[in-house]
Amino acid sequence: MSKPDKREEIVRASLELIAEQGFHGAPMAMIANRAGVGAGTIYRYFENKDVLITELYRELEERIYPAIQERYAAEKPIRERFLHLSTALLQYFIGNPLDFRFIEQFHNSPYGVACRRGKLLGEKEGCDTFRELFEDGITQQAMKDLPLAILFALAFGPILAVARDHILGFIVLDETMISRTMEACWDGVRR
Amino acid sequence: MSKPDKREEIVRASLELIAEQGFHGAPMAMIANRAGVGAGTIYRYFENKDVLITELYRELEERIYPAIQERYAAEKPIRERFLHLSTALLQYFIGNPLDFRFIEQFHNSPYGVACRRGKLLGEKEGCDTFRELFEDGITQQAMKDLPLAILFALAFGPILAVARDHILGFIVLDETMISRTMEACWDGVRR
DNA sequence: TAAAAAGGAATGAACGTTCATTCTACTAAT
DNA sequence: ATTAGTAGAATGAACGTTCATTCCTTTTTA
Repeated sequence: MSKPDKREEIVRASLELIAEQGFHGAPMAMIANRAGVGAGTIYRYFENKDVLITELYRELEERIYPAIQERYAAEKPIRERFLHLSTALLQYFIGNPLDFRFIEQFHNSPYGVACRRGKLLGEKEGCDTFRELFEDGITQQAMKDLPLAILFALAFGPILAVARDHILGFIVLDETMISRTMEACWDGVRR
Repeated sequence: MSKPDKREEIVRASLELIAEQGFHGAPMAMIANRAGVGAGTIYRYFENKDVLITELYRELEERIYPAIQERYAAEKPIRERFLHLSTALLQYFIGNPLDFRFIEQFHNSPYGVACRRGKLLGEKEGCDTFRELFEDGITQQAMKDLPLAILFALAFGPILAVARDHILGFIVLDETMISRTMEACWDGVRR
């Protein structure tokens, strides 16, 4: 097993365990065990558990942004751009349930608040595409003239909720149901 | 201090600590300390920590349901009923931030999944008012003909998100902003 | 004064982290 | 080509801490 392999195994094992069992159900010993490495080895790659978790979150973000921006056309009408981005995001979550579960856990933890703070008040690249879309939407009078945070809530709130329900098996979202749900989200934000 | 007082103090202290610091930041010793009782005393009222937490959640539910149903008129039009209920819910959360923070923590924990499962698939009274409203809304063709879980997501998703943003201080929701936000939610679910 | 309630030190399990040791792969010397 | 030496990666038992829970003593109540 080559050097970067171990790091990768540790990250993968952490994602699996935390997504499936929550932070409580993922002690370092268990992560080490599932990764097939010694407990001490983790500390050769990550200073401590916090750093491991924060790093994992960062890596997930970097997988998501390109995924939703694929085939995104910034010159199309607001409505199409919104439906493209939000549908792509929901589909990413459905296609990568471990990523979704981990991100949810992360957001609802002490780590998450600092992160939210940065996202809403600060610079933080990545969500920029959504922010630009909403700012354009307001300027072009295609969307309701509400504070950005509220538009985010109207769009992301339902997306996260249906993704959770689907992944936990409470509902089944097929292609057309996804599309109808995202149309409903658009009704929420559109003027 | 009379007998039921101690129990009440324990529940209050648990709510405060868990809402402010999360489950991690609320060890039994600290709860006992803030409640002004001995650590062992808690176990005279609650079998263990799980029972304490579950019981606390149950009590919060019982405070919320009456609060949102006050002055609710089941014979009014769907739109008015929806705006009444959702506005009342958001206002309850804003007025009782500790309750809100605790409920959020609870939902995003092992406890929460079982609870969700019961809410969506099962009988469980309490959310009945919302369920009836949505079923009426679909029948009367005032709301989109989507699965109940998705209508719930479209309505509650944004409510929870804006409540969180307000309580964490990212936005300020005054009377009119609340009203405009709930109108936007209605646009999401209405036909 | 007997019984119930309250208190808080004691207990043991679980956890994150450390560190002395072992293993591995590569280089230098013969 | 073989051996000896070395650096750093990997290991996992051991440590100290934290926490829920228990248990025995003290206080209050009836």
